[in-house]
Amino acid sequence: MMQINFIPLDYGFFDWQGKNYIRIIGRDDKGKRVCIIDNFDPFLWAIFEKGVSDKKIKNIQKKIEKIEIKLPSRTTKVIKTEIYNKNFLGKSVKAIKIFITNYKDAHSVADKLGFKEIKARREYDLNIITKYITEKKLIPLSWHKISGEILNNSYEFGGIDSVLDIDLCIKVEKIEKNDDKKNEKFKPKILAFDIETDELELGRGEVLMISLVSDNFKKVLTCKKHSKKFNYVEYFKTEADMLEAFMKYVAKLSPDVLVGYFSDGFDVPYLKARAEKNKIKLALGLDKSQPSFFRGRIPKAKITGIVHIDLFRFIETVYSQYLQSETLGLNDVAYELLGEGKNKFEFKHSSKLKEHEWEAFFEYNLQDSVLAHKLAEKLWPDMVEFSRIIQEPLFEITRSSMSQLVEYYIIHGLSKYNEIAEKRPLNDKIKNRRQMGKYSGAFVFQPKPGLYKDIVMFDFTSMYASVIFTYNLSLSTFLEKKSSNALTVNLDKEKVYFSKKQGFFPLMLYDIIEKRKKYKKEYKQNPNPIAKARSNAYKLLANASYGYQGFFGARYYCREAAASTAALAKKNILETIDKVEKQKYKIIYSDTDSIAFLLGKRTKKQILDFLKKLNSELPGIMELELEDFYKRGLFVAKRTVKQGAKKKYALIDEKGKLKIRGFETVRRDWCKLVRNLQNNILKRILIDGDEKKALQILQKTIDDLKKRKISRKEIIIKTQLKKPISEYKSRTPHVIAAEKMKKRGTPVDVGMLIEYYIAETQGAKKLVREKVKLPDEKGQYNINYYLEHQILPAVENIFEVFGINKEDLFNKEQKKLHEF
DNA sequence: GACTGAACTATACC
DNA sequence: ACGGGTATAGTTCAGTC
Repeated sequence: MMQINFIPLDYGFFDWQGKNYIRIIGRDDKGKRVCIIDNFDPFLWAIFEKGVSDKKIKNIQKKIEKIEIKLPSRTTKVIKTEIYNKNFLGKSVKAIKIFITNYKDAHSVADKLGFKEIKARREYDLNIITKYITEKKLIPLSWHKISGEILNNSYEFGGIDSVLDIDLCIKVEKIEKNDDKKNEKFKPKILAFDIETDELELGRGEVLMISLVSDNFKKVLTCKKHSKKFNYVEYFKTEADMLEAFMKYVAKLSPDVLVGYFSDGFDVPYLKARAEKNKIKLALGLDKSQPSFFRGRIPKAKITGIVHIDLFRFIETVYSQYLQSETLGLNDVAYELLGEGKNKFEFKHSSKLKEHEWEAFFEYNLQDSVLAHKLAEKLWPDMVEFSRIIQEPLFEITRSSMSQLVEYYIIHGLSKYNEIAEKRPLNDKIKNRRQMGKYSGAFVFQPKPGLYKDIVMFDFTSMYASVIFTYNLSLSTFLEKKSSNALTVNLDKEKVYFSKKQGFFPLMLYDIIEKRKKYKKEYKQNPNPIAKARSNAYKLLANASYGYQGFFGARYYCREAAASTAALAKKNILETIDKVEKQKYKIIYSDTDSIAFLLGKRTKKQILDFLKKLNSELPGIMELELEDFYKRGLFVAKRTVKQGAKKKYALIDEKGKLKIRGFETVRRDWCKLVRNLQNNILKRILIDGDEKKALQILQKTIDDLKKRKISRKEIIIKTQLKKPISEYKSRTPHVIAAEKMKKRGTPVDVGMLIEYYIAETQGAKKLVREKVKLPDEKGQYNINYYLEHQILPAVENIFEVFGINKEDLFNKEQKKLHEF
């Protein structure tokens, strides 16, 4: 027997003699790589109808215990069964826990439970690792004390310990939390990698080079050119040799995590395809296994024993909403998060590269890994906190959608409520749910165009989450019929009812909100990455929970709860607006959970007192907070009709910081020229309230445009291709540009940002698409188009606020313009 | 062929 | 298919005269 301190990183399972075992790889506190093997009897539940007699239950139990699934390769048997009083969707039920030898056949076992006394079968559709963690509480990335027997070249489990490249292998006897090490940081060995190829299609061309970056380690492996200039470049005669060296380095460096950027979608599958071509195995796993791929929108590439993280996927779901970069490509994201981008390099087919270009190529390849490595270190606290809070392995956390993250959080929290998990909806159910129309959502106040001074902004903290808890809105509290003491919610066309008996989902949200508050406060008192990551993780979970209940793919989908959440949030904000107005404040704007009004002659102290009073009158845990005071704010009219535009405004706070929403400035599908111009105009107007200076800026740009002084870069329009070209019903400019690209042989993929500009053309071309040219296509920009369709729409409504109309801006002589 | 409203499309806000 | 609804706005498309 032996005891170690252990931190779990990678979870997997295997079969041995027809039975499932769980294999977890992690580190001990001395940095040794450890594998622990745990016995686990997976199970599913059968829930009995109400009022089934004990005798009948015993009878069924006996029949269930005899169930066998016979397959050519294995026979799955019921190990044992146990009867429990459980909860299912908030109601107490009698249920039978059915332990089976092989979880792969859980579905088949469930199919054999067609007794009329059994009303539901559950938890056969969870993955075995999720189940294991909920049962044994071996929380990812948390320290545990593991006791057990050391396996040393034993034949147990088919000699797994000798196959794995590890320092120690333990057969688990006991798992305990290790609270002494609760706050001890774990520094992982991170290895970043990136490949370069001639072709983008998987496996079509050779891998030209592979870069590897870790702490104090930099390498570029290549099978193409010797480099005298860089000592980090290592040359191999063949692609196969290079791939072998890559595996050798990964094994030697022994990383806990291997990170790439879009490596699920490109690098790993490409490497595997090339290995196959070369008739070698891409043996990256600690057991020399090849990466395995799991189905999904983008396949998930798993490497045994090493956590492969595709940073792009984690950033896409968890970080993108906080980023303002135009794309989620490595360059843009790295610039924003690290202040450093990719190297510039002009791609050519490798056969056409000159000596010095190869050198630039090596550097380019290395830099990608450098960035991936830095990003991984920066995002590590976030990944860890998500993994700990949601209790799923890093591999899953970094690849899950928001709804999956919420769902995992729920599932791992169910044991506290003695709940059996609801099943995943089947295809026909999903279809039905998707066919349901939309329900009414948030309230948005129609602003009056104008430049306002001294603005107060209040907003509700985690509004929807606090509504869900306050009113107890969830699937398990939803009532089909009205009952005494139920809450009635008026929706668009119907009334729906919710029980007042506390539901587990709203309670979980209460916990999330409280923890979010706690860690936010902790971060304010002592700013550190961990508190920030924690607070952020809880904030995200709180925000996503409302969408989760309205999401057709959710286990705990409840349209009525989602619609009621929106309706009650709306009711509360309208009532609050009413109270603000009753105090003679002038409301200027409101969107979903925020209210903006004029300070007027009141003091800040009065505002804060008023806020306190409002809070004392709010129901449940709903809470209004001061978002900020703003010095000035600009609201404009819509282009079509003469009324204020919603979701479009610019504010400046007392420190001079701008908050611009909805304007073309923040839209990536407008050209840089217009975005910068509008931004400068807004800045001038907000900083000193002077529209005349702003007008001069505009005039200068118009002059430059007319004199053709504007660079090509400035007038490029970028629009995302959201589906395959053939699926477009409307042939819009960006579709035409995409077609042009395809014609010339540039790869065009769904999701790409298509770049083009509008050029002067011969003859009377009416449609915009007839003037589309690609960025490097010869031509002159179309002055009239950029004037009428880009600059004018972006500035017209701003100047209109000051009584300067379109004619004043464009049609009058320049002299007149200077008079303003 | 010019005009007009609807449809399609992309993107933002919260 | 992989959170929800609300909102603006440009361009094309299809119908009218």
